[in-house]
Amino acid sequence: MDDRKKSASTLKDVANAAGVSVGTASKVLAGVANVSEARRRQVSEAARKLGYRRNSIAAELRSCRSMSIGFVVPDLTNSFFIELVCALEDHALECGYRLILAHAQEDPEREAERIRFVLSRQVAGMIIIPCHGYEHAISELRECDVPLVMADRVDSSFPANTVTTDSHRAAMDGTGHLVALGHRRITFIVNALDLVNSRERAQGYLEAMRLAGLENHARVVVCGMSETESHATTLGVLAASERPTALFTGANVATLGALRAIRDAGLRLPDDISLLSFDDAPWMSVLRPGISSIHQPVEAIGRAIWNLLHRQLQGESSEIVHLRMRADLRVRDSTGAVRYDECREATPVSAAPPL
Amino acid sequence: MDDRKKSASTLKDVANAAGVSVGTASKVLAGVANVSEARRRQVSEAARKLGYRRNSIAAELRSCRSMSIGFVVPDLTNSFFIELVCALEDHALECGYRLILAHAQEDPEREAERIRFVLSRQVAGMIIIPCHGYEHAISELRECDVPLVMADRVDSSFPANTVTTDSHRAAMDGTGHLVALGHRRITFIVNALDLVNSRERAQGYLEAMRLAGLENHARVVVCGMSETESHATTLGVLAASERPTALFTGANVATLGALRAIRDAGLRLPDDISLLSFDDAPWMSVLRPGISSIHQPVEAIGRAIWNLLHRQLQGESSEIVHLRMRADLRVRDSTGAVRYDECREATPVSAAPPL
DNA sequence: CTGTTAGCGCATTCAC
DNA sequence: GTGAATGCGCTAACAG
Repeated sequence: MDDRKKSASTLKDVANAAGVSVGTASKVLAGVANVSEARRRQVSEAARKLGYRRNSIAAELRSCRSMSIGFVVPDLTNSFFIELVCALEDHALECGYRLILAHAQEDPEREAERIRFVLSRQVAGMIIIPCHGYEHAISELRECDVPLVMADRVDSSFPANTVTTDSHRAAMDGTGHLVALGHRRITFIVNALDLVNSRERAQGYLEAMRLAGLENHARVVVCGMSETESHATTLGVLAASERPTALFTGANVATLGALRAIRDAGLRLPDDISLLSFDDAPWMSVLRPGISSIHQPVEAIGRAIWNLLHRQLQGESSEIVHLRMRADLRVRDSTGAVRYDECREATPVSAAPPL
Repeated sequence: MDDRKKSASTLKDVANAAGVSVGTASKVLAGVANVSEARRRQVSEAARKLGYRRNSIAAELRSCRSMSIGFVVPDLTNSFFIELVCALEDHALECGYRLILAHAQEDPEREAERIRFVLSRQVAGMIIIPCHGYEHAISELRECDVPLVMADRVDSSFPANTVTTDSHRAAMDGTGHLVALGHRRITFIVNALDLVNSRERAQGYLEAMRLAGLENHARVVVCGMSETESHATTLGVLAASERPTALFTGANVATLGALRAIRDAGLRLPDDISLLSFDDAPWMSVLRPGISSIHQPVEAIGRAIWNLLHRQLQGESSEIVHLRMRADLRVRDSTGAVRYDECREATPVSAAPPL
């Protein structure tokens, strides 16, 4: 039962109306040469009059070539990903490609479904930022040889091109900043440790703490993927007997939850507690106190992803590359020197490990 | 030159491997009845082994039916739209549809291109939140009878289903709140007046000012679509001789810019100046002071949009409906009572117009 | 230059 | 139940 849309004129309609063959009509509508100016005009005119719109589904099917790129994003709520979307859209557009956005909402099952969906639309290439482990994603991609770039939440052991931020180093930098401010009891609040980059961040934090001789004060708290959870978790952290003098949140959602908790606990930034956020966002620099944060080089990451993908799209080099970008620390007002009394309290006489 | 992907097994391959006809294979893969259990198993097994993935481009072309909905969004930076995306995605998924997101980035030209793109992908329906005037959008949709719902930046004169927030009323409520706090010099900062809803917001503000007898103090300032512009504009407003005691920003970007300006001007919220934001965002309630805002009922709007669209998808009723939702005021800390000295200064003896 | 033709991968009759 | 056959709308040879 072919119950398709009423009409929606087709190429044949246009050809008929213009008194030419479909082949000719196809050519002029595709902008290919080898058509006389007269016929060109006839066809364009007919197309305009009929309100012709190319059925690119059919065109792609026939030509076995698609100009769309699937982009699977884990969380549109995170401004880092949004900025990446914008950057990639621009690059893709410049090369004549279109982005097909697929939102996984931090849900591995949905992510698998999204990947399947995008793939079934015969995209020319894929960009994936996986949620949780990337096993789901990878298993969805089995024996599929579309050009692929994975980003952000992957590591160099991944068997495809990857672009990531050096989270380990960034977390060390961030921790170092807090330590330099005199903080000892620094708690790292992370959404989930099965996110590769979150894990790296936590490890970077731990290493920096160790290097500062503060392993006894190191504390990593896992708070889940939602703001509600991270809020509750942070509230717990703040209520503990030896409250930390600084919080280092491992990602955007955690920052939101932590800030709300700090507010609810009646604490002031940075006087009562310092906060450093991994992941920057526009609003962080707009209020007072501004939130100190670690800013990932979105532009560079986007460009790198696109370059890697484009190279494959062009059929050049299939050598696997792992790019690692450097994030920078943006010190604002939410991180301050520890207060003397806190400091005392925070440095048990017993614990003073070497280095 | 058919240079398509190496292989990517097709239905025919599966049928061959299973020793059945494509017709049969198609049926079992589509889950249609009338296939013996034995063959069903053979086919599924073959498909699994070959890593078969349906080419939905081909399927849609053949069946003249698509299960995707195009959603054209003006600005992914705005959390209101993001939340709408999430809500709509859920609703669509529930009904077996998939959303194809198209980002217009507040650029009418790009919007037109996005609409064309989505349409050429033969979507079953469209949801559009236009940028600037909706003429671009509408002209792109000419003689196209896909089910359509327009939202947010449209008015009831639009010849299609619409779902909007009662911006006029919401702006009146917001202005009323500020007036009740004793403010007189309230400036409304709006991105652009060619956005239908922004215009309504400005008008609501103006009417409320008039009703309060404050038309002499009413001032609408247009600040452009970027944070940079709104920042600069607000800085100008704050530097003026008779600085307003309250700012009412007409949308998210404007709020961001205004906040940065307030910060740069060294003013404190709400002591030195009050700020009310049209459009809520998660971060607004997380810091101190929390930003008072007007919150649109995203969930309800999303549901309404989907219902309207789904009704058309089902072929029911083609009667045009205009739904209008009510926003609510979320008073937080950024709006406070005007200080006495400011108040005096703000009420010229001469001006006390009737009602 | 232009028209004719043969499919792209699949869903769907329609005989058997 | 099952298989063969027929296009969906379009592009890309190919022959004229």
